[in-house]
Formats: sequence, C-alpha cells, structure tokens
Amino acid sequence: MLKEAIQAAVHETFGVFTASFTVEHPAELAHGDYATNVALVIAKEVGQSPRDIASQLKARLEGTLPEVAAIEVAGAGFLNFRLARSYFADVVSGILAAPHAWGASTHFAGEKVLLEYTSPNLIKPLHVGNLVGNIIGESLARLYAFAGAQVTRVNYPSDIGLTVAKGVWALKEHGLDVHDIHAVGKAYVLGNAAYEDGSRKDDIEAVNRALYAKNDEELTALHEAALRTALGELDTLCAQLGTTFDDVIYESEAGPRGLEMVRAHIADGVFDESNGAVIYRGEKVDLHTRVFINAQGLPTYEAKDIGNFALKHERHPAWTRMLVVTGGEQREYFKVMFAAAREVFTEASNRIMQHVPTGFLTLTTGKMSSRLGNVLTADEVLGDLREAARERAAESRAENIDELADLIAVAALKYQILRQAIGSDIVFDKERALSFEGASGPYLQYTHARIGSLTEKALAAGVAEVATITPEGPYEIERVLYRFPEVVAEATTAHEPHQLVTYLTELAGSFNSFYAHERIADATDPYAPYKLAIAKAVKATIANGMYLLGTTAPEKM
RNA sequence: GCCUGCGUAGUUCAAUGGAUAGAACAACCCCGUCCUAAGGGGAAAAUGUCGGUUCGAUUCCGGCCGCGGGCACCA
Repeated sequence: MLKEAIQAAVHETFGVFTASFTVEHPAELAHGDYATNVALVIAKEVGQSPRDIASQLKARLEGTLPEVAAIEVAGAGFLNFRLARSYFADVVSGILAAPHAWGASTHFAGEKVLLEYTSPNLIKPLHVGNLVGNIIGESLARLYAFAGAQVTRVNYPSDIGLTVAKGVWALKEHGLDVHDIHAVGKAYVLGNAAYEDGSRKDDIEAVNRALYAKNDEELTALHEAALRTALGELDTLCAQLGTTFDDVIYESEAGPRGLEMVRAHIADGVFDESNGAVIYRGEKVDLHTRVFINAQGLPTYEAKDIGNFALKHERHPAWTRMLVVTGGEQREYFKVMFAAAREVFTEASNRIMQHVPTGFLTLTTGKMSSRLGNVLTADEVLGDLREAARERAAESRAENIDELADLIAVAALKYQILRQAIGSDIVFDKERALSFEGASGPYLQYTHARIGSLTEKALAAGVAEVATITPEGPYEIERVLYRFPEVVAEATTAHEPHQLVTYLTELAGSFNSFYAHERIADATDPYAPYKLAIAKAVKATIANGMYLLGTTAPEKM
C-alpha cells in the first residue's frame, strides 16, 4: 500500500522512472517504521539531489496516508515514515481479540505439503547431529501449517543396508544386548571398524545379503529386535521433542519398489546400464552420473529414494510440494535424484520438489567421532539439559517441576539449533545451551511466564486490559510487535526459522526493557490498562512464535 | 583436478545493495526495601586479503589465502 502510494507520488512529481526502489523496515527503530530509498535510486534519472527529491516527495505525501503520522527526510536522502498511534493500538486489540490466530495466514492455503525429515539409521542411538533435521523439519511443518497448508510429516528411517548389516553382524559376533540402544550403537561401531579394516568385510557383506533375503533366521531375528529397540528410542525422543509422524516409510519397503521402478525405466532411456550397474546420466541435465542399482543387483540409496518417492506419491497423490530435510552433504545427490524422479514420475514433474539441506553439527571440542569417544547422543544431551533445568525449576513457581524441566530442556536445545540459518554448520556449545541465560529458549519462556504472573498481579490490583486509552506516542515494544506476521511469512517462504528466533529474542528483550521501566500492575497509573494489553499481546506473540519453533511457552516458571 | 558451500568482536550467531555492521556469551562497571535477577542498564570489542561494479558493498563480480562438503556401485 505504502509502496504504491510512494510510486504514485513519484510519478506525479517526476514522471516515469525505471529504477526499482524498496520500502522496508529500517534496521534502527530510530529511523521510523518504514523507510524508502526511492530518492537515492531515482536521483540520477531525475537529475536532482536525493535530499531535494525526498523533500518534494515528503511534501506531496504528507497528510495523504491515514496510517502515517510523520514523514522525515534523513541521511543521504531516505524517506522515513512513522506510523500513527492508532495503528499500533489497533494491532494490540486485534491480537487480544484472536490471540491464537495472530501470525497465521492463508498464504499456502490449498497446498498439500509432504515434509520428510528426521530419517535416522535404526542401528545406533541418535546423536545431537541427527536431531538437527528433526528440529528444523518440525519447525517448517508448523510454519507451513500456520500458513494454511495441509502438512503430512513423513519419516524415512534406514532399517536395512550395509550400515545396518554392520551392526547386526557385530551384535551376533560379540553377543551384545540387542534391547539396549547403546549396546546396539556399540555393535555398529565394532562392525564398522571390522568392515573398514577389511578383516570381516566379506562376512558383513554376507550378513547384508542375508538380511535382504531373510534366509537366516537368527540374523533376521536379531535384525528385527535391533529395529524395535531403535524405533522405541526414536518414539521416546519424538514424543519429548513434539513430533508426531503421519507416515513412516522404511527403506526396506522403498528398496524393492525402487528396484522395480528403476528397471522399468531402462527401456525408455531414463536409466542406462553400465558396467553391470544401472545408472542415471546426470550430465544430460548438467549434473553428474550416479549409480541407482549396483552391480550385485542391490538398490543403492538412489533407487531406494525413487521407491520412497513412489510410495509417498501413491499414498498422498494430491501433494503439491515435497520437501526433504537432510544433511547438506547430500546437496548434489538430491539434485540428481529429483532430476531422475521428474523423468520417472512425469505426471508430477511440474510439482515443487525441494531438498532442504541442513548444516553439519560439530561440538566445541571438534567433530563428533565414535572412535574419539566424543559423540554426544540425543538422550544424553536432553538428559543433561533436563537435569540442569530441574535445578532451576525447583526454585520456580511451577506446580510440576519435571514437566517444566522438560519444556525448558527442549526449548534450550531447539533454540541453539534454530538460531542460525538452517543450511549453515552449527557449533553446538553444550555449556552455552545449559546456561539458560541471555539469548536462549528459556529467556523467551521466562518472558512469557513473567507476563503470566504479571497478569495475575494486575488482576489482583484491579487493572484490566484496555486497548483504547493510550499514551501519546507508541512504546518501542509496540513498534516491534506488529511485525510478527511478516516475520512468520518470511520464515516460512524462505525456510528460515532463524528469522523468527531473532525476532522473538528482540521482542522479548524489548518487552523486558519496557517491563523494567513501566509500572503495569498499578491501578494508579492511567495507562496501566493499555500497558497490560500490550503485555498480553506480547505473551500471545511469544506463545505462537515458540509453537512455530516446535517449543512450548510455560504459564509459570 | 572439477563442482559446491563458507570466512563478521575473544567465542557463538544476525544484517531483501543502504543510514553509526546488530545481539548474546565471556571479561569490566552499575541496578535488590520497586509487578519473577532465567531480568535491566553502561563501557570495550569485528566484516580474511587485493581489485572491480555502484551515489552507496559484509552483501554482487574477479584474483589470492584459509576451512568444509560432493564428484560410479556408502547413506
């Protein structure tokens, strides 16, 4: 709206111009609520100085925009706009009228999003790195749903293949306890070592074939028991982290299906046979060649993914957008896989398929490596966080300490993972995560709970929120508050939950500063009712924002 | 070798080509008869390097230096 008005004013004053300009929130609140660089951009074409142009535009625009209270010429020729007091008050009352809908949109209404994430190897305990995909995927799922899409959460765990065979071989060889996920993980490490050093490579490959063929009762039983153990751990973790999958596709289902699909598309030229293997020549679409079926006739990851695609497509035929969240090392791989999938599934070739690469997680002590013994498992990190949270929670106002400790642990972990752009590598600082201070999940939760308590105090003091009697100028917090829906929209379309994290942290900081300087639960303050209304609006914003991050904001802490 | 991602305070992260590069942690200083100190306030501290494009570059382009990922039968 503002942009169109500015554009019209420029046309009327200076005629047509070709340069494109922006209208955005300035980085500094001191520079107003919106700013445009139009004067700088058209200066050359118009042949006048940016500041002169800006002044003329200011004169023309002043008083014509109902929501704008003031226009200033600033800096090199920026035009800064300050929104009217009433605008902010309207936002606050809007939030209080429908707090759960605040930030929701219909941007993706009608879309059916298939979102695949988590997808672990079912032969070892999950480590923090494996949690990254789950945490990012869950946030994206909630963001899309909040924007009106129908989201289907899909888990695609690896239950078969060489990695699994290594573990099963060692479970038998060393007689480890298949019901203990850590023993299973230890078996995987042993199996991997025996495979890598070449000493038992043939044996393990034989186990792999036997698992595919299911022709060895003992191995098959061990295999199934190991899977049950791993799935049990996965269920527990997902329950703690707040993810419920709508569909699970096992690699063992996807394999045969992929084998069939790939073989069926050799004749029509999608795939080629080469050196006994079946390959896709990615060079035809500027990518690289990859093997889909190996020379032994077993499906590789690529054929399994074609099978996975087939199953997803079959079970959820109306999907409009397919997202797959995995580690960034699979970037090039997914380009090839999707290219092949578009040729195989021609009826779906125009739909949106996106790989969402996540960053690699390292510890402050370096890369995690089972050999170096510095692997941080998911249950370990959550356990430590819960333990630390419980100590603090014991002194809190919460009725249920354990429940609160869980919420805090999850928020602390997820904040650490979601605070940076999802594709960039993460250095996970456990000490930092445990500190609960400064920019952190618990900081957001604390602010939320603080407002909960404040609301009770206000009630007791006889202050009830009113969004109509306002002080003259907007408080800084109000100037941050109204931007929430824009941030949510941007976080969704750009797949950038970190924008939401940054925003919520700024909002909480702004509120805490407001709280430190203003009396709210004070019936003698004429603006206390309005300030309480703001506080409640902030609380609703944090609650919705934290939900979108896959976390929960407690009422008390 | 080819392809690709990344180098921002001591550390971990921000910044659709804009204004004085913004936070947090750590180190330093201040705030407790006052609605939760998991809080607030203050001071100090950064764009790897050399060029180019631009009114304006952390951002776009190129060279160099450094780090990571991928490149046929692993996932």
